[in-house]
Amino acid sequence: MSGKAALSKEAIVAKAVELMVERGLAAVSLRRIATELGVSAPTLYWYIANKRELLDRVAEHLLRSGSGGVSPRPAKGQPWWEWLAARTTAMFRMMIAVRDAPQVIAGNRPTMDMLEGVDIALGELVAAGFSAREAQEVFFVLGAYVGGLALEWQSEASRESEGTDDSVLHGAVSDSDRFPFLAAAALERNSAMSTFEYGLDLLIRGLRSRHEELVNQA
Amino acid sequence: MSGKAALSKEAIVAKAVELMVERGLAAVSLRRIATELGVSAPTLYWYIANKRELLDRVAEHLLRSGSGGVSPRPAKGQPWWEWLAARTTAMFRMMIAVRDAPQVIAGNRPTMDMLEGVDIALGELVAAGFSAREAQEVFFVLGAYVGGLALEWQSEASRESEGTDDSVLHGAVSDSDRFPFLAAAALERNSAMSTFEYGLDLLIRGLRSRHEELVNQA
DNA sequence: TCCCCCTCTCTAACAGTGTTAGAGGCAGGA
DNA sequence: TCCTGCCTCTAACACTGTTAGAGAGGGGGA
Repeated sequence: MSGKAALSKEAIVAKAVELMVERGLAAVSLRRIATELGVSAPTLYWYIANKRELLDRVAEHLLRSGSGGVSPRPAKGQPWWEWLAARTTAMFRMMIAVRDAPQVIAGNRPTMDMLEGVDIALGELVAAGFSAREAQEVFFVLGAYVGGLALEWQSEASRESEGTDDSVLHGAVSDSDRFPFLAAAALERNSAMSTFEYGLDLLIRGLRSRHEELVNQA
Repeated sequence: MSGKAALSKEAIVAKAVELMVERGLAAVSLRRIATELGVSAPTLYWYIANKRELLDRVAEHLLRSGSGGVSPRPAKGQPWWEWLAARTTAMFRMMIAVRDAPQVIAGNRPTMDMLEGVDIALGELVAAGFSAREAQEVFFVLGAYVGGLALEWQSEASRESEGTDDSVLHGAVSDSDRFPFLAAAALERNSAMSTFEYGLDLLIRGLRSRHEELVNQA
């Protein structure tokens, strides 16, 4: 119970997340985690199998904290598509809030206790009229969209912060003879959030259109 | 003109791509590239600034080869959405064909001569009735979707090939009491391509719906 | 012819990475 | 007392990207 907290897998993951948020994924090294925890690097291997497992746990941690405030079911009277949009938006918010989150989370298989939430969500779409398989694909697609956009937006941001702003786009804008449409588009800079919402709107529209198709068939 | 090809930036990039395709991104190290080229590692620094620049060139190379067979404009009489879908599909095909391509390409700013193609494509959507800004966002969204799905699908594939098949899903399927909907969904395994096409269909539906909205407003 | 400069390649080294082998301290139970 | 586990350590391996600085070799000017 002194100042030195007992070492544990959770403590290690927590420190890794802390380092990632503050200094980026590149700063998350086993040696740094260890020294910050007042321990030598190989000691970590008593708790984790390897770095990959550590990063998996980190991803899990982020996902759990990201979907924290969102209710797994739609509110009373709330249409399924609004609930779905809210869920997806919450995920995206977390993704762009935590530095390098997309890279860590990409391709991370859900853990057993995460599946519970997934299953409930699937059930909602099934209740709305989708097949279980199609519902699963919907979540796959939404997840891919969120992850892809967050990844793209973030690596662009880190590139700017590193000062390596080649910024080919600036050149293109001034060259409005060669690239008239790019020049026109670049006049109005779009934020990550607005782009996200635009794409989400497209997906939801598509989903509702598909849903109507299903209902009419039945 | 002997067997030893003259060293050049292009040769280095080509070797990097070759290594990546055959052995994955992790195998692309400067030392390996150098020794395979019959040269010492620091020599590469005469041609490239650092590894990041090398990977940027690799990404450029992949993008160019990926959009190779696709015409930048729709065929005569081909509706814009079909042309857009074909373009996007070609991109996705390349992404899943080349190992680790998504990670390298993600967040890569387009080069000057790539912009030409982008500008033409934007022009097509503008001709269809979208504003330049909205057209730009459409390409952003499609790119994010393609990249995100490819990334997810690939890291899953590499996880399986490494034998680390924790496969939480298998456990969930058997546990059909706790996770009824997951169990139902997992009965029919969906391929990467079919999931991609499903999501693309959603996006195109959304886009056409949005397009009608625009036309009616005008 | 000599010399210098420029292009290119080298070796040696630095600081860092994930990871393993193996020794040892320190507790609790027999 | 001894033994057996849990936990932590140092040393080391095989890598990584990257920099400093030396030097070979050819072309052009004095």
